[in-house]
Parts: sequence; structure tokens; C-alpha cells
Amino acid sequence: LRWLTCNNFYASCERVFRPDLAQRPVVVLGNNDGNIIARSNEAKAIGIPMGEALYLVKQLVNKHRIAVCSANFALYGDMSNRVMEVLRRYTSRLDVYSIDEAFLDLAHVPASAWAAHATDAREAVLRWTGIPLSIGVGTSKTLAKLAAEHAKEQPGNVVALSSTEDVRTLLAETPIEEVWGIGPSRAKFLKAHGFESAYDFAHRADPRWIQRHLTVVGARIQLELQGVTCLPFVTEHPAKKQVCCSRSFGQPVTEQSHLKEAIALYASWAAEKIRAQDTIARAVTEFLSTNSFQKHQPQYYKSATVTLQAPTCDTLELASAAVRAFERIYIQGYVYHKVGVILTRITPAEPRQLTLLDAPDPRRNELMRVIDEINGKFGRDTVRLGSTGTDQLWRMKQRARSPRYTTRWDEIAHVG
DNA sequence: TCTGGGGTCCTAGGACCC
DNA sequence: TCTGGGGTCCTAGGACCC
Repeated sequence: LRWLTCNNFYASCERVFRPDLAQRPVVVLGNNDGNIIARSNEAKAIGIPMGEALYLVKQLVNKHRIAVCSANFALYGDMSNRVMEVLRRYTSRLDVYSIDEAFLDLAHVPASAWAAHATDAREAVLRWTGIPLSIGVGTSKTLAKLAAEHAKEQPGNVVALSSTEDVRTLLAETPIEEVWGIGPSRAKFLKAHGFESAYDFAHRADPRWIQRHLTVVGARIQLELQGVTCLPFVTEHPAKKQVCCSRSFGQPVTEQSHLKEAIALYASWAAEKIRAQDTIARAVTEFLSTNSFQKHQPQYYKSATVTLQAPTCDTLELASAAVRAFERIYIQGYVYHKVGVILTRITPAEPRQLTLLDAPDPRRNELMRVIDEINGKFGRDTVRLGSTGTDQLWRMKQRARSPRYTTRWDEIAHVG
């Protein structure tokens, strides 16, 4: 098994089309340009913390001439697809874990050739996409991932755990909280019982005791660290069981009509997502909240769920259900910061459970198909519900988004 | 002035079925 | 004296991931 991680993926994507950024530290901001969600190595070295609010590090940004980019997920998603396509040449089975990580099945490669094979793949991806990778090789997903993390600091960015001695050394120098699946809560618990390193956990902890206190999840992590595969290799990802669309507003919102516009828009996006995976949803949850960072202001968070008579992927039905849920929980007088729509109880579009009394209108399916086709061709929201508003003053801010170089003809890179 | 947006899995408990 | 032994579906909350 081999684990791959793209290095500082979002920052690397920005650099592919902006060679002038190669010599400068780069940070990428989350939606609304609020906080930092990706940093180049140089930005990390300067001491910009992950997740930090931009305004709190403004002085460092100015002092070191750090390039600041708004998030451009259309670009990152497309670059990710390109990286994965190159990787498919180096394995018969690819498990795409996230936008910037994947597992390759290396069953056909002997341990002695792991490092050379990984270096070949790394060079091909760099040459053909411009994206640098770190690669770790191990006999379980958890070990491969640990090796890849370690590879970020090694020259060549490749680490192969080819012998039990390699594994033992790496585990011994890895603090328990750096193991995949051990978060703050489990790390605290394990340390309180004297297990400080990944090695302690893998070889000194009693499996029955782990099962009792950390459930089967903890038991699997321990076996994985011992080199025993417990996590499945996933080449076909099943449809999402839950789909969420939410954004914080570009400015504080008090008008009920503006909240409804945002809810209708997010419900429309969520509906598009479930149609894209050929599914329908039966339950619609709507939530709204004030800004929890504004501690002096009155706070309110609430969610409500509407269950539909029959599951659907129809934008009009889902948007209307979301607004109904909203009307049950909305209270006038608060300054709102965010709303979101979550679709659950998702099932395949066929076979479909109908209601006893209403026959579905086939024209609605056709309408959705046409809307998706138009928006796919001419860009998101080219056709949308009137209830999503006209001026949309509440929309998020993105002051410095790079062009969508690879997915929009009118934003393609110019040379010369 | 200013603080992201998505997901998954596991367990326990309730309601219900034969 | 004694009162079964399996299941499913759903939800909420916790923990974790990128």
C-alpha cells in the first residue's frame, strides 16, 4: 500500500499558474476570506498558524510580503482530478481519499523497489501537473499515511517502510496524537494511562482494554499500526448519505427575506449535489446561527427538520421544505451570521417510493435535467430560483480569488 | 471590520417487528 | 418455580477526518 499526500495542495495549485509566487510565501483563505486554510512551507516557517484568522496575522503578512489568495475550489478540484489521473498510470487500483490524498495498491511491486517506484510517480505528477507530492509506503493505510507525513520533512519527499526495523523506529519517535484516528480526546486518554508514543500504543497496550475504552475504532488503529490491514481499500466511493450546503454571510443579516434567499440558494445547490449522484432525499434540515465570536451580542443557534411525504431531488420541493423548516425556528431580532441546509435519508433515485395519492409530474424531472445541463455548460446559477434573490447582498466575500484557469474558457491563462 | 465548509463511523437507546 | 430470542430502523451525540 502506498499513501500519497499533495504538499500544501491549495497553495501549490495557486503557484502552478502564478510562477511569480514560487519565491514568495503563500496562504489561502477559507470562504469569506476569514481564516487561513492552507500555507506554503515558507508561510509555515514564518509562523502563520493553521486556521488562524487573517486579521490576527496581518502584520506578519505585510512584513513578509505573503501572497494572500481567496479559496478557488473550482481550480483545486480540477487540479486534483488531473493528479489522480496521472497516478492511475502507476497502479491498477487507486483509492482517492480526499481532494489531496490517495492510496495506491502496490501489491505487484517488491519492497526493494518501493522507493524507486514512488519517486518515479512523484516526478511524473510534478512534471505533468506542477503539483509536488509526499509519498509514504507501508503495509497498512495507517502506516503508509504516517510514512507520508514523515516524508514531508525528508529530502526527496519519499519514505518507504520496507523493514520491521523501519516501522519500529518511526513508531517510537511518533507521539500518539500524530496517529491517524487519534484525536485530542483519545490522545488525552491514552497519555493518562502511560501510552505516549505510537509504539507504546501499538505494542504495549492490551487489545481487550483498548476495545473496551476506545471501541472497535481504537482496536483497528492498533492493528493497523502493527501492519495488519483493517481499513478497506475503496476504489468506488458510494453515494453520500448526507449532503450539506452552508456559508457564513459576507455581512451581518437581520432581514428575514435575505435569510430565505440564502436558504433557497443552498437548498438548490444541495439538490444539484444529490442529483449528480443519482439519489433522492427524504429529510431536509435547516439551521441558522448568530456569530459566536461576537460574544457581546445575543446568541442563537437552532435547527429544524422537515420530513417529506416522498423522497425527492426536485429543487423546488427541497427549497420549499427548507424554508418551511426555517419558519419554525426563525426568531426576529437577532443578527444572523450563517444558515445551512442538510439533506439526509438519502436513497438511490430508483426504485422510488411514491405516495399513495399523488402521481409525480414527469415534467419536473425533465425540468431538473435541463437546469443541470444549462448550469453545467454555462456555469453555476445561470438558471436559478427567483426566490434566491436578485442583489444577494448577503453573499460571501472573496476579494482575491484567482481565475478558474482550467474550468472556465473566459478565465483561461494568457501567455505573452 | 474581520474567525470555513464539508463529511464518516460508532454507540446507545427507543420503537417496532416476528 | 418458571416469563425468549432474535432482528430492523431511526435518532442523537461523540469523536474524528480533510
